[in-house]
Amino acid sequence: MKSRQDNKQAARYAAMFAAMGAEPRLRIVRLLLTAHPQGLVAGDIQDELRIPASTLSHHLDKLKNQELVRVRRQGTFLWYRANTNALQGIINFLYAECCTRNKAVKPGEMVCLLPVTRKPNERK
Amino acid sequence: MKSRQDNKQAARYAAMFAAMGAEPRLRIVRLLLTAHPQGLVAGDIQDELRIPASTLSHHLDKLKNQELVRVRRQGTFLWYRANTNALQGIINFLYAECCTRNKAVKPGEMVCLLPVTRKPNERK
DNA sequence: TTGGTATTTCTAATATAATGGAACTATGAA
DNA sequence: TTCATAGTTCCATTATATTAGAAATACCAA
Repeated sequence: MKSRQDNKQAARYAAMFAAMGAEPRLRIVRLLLTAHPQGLVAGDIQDELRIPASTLSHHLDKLKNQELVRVRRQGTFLWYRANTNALQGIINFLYAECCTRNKAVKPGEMVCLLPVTRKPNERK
Repeated sequence: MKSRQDNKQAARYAAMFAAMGAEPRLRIVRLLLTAHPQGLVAGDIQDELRIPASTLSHHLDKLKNQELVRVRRQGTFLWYRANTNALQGIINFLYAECCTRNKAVKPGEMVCLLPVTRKPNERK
């Protein structure tokens, strides 16, 4: 029994995977994670990854559209930062698909710690 | 200090994300997970997802290239199954990127069990 | 063999993505 | 204002992905 929900969810996560599915963008996300939580100014990303400004801007836009990064202006600078909640969401999705939906895979054969970021004032 | 290793890894995972980053393919993976570990015959996937045979075949090929699915022939049927180890690899990659590389997100706030499947007779 | 079913490959059309120079906008400082 | 800097948007080009009908292949049964 496949719900319409599932299909919407598939579309949503497919779009997120697609956003991560390009080398320059995955590099951007990684770079932002190394600078987390402060993030980086667009120009710094450009210098680090050697991408022309307009190309970089397009990539950042795609990541932004999928909410994988967030941006905040400070004066003439735009600070980009990874949205770790979105990344956590992807992990949760994969975990759920692999291990909940499917009855054949029994939990407990391997254990690893999966931290979730939760800001102090965030409510479930 | 960014190593050549990191770049190769980025390329590898970007390709895997790209493979998951198309709605029909993500649906295929999900469907295969619901039928895990037996998997499904190509024709059954076709019937379930209403995709023309040749289109489906291309999608399966892409998933296969990234080792997200495995295939095994039985007579005239081809049985496709999800490669849960590869999916586990993606989870591990994201986990490492989010929580190891980056010093800001501290592990331990949430724990969940993450099983790995390996069938007794499965060939590498 | 012949025939039938399952699936892939061939081929080609169409659609979407990636790239980057040039022009534009936003901001702050002099 | 005017200028300089940061970054985006506009535009066009090229590259890659998606789609699917038709032809080919693989396998098995009769």
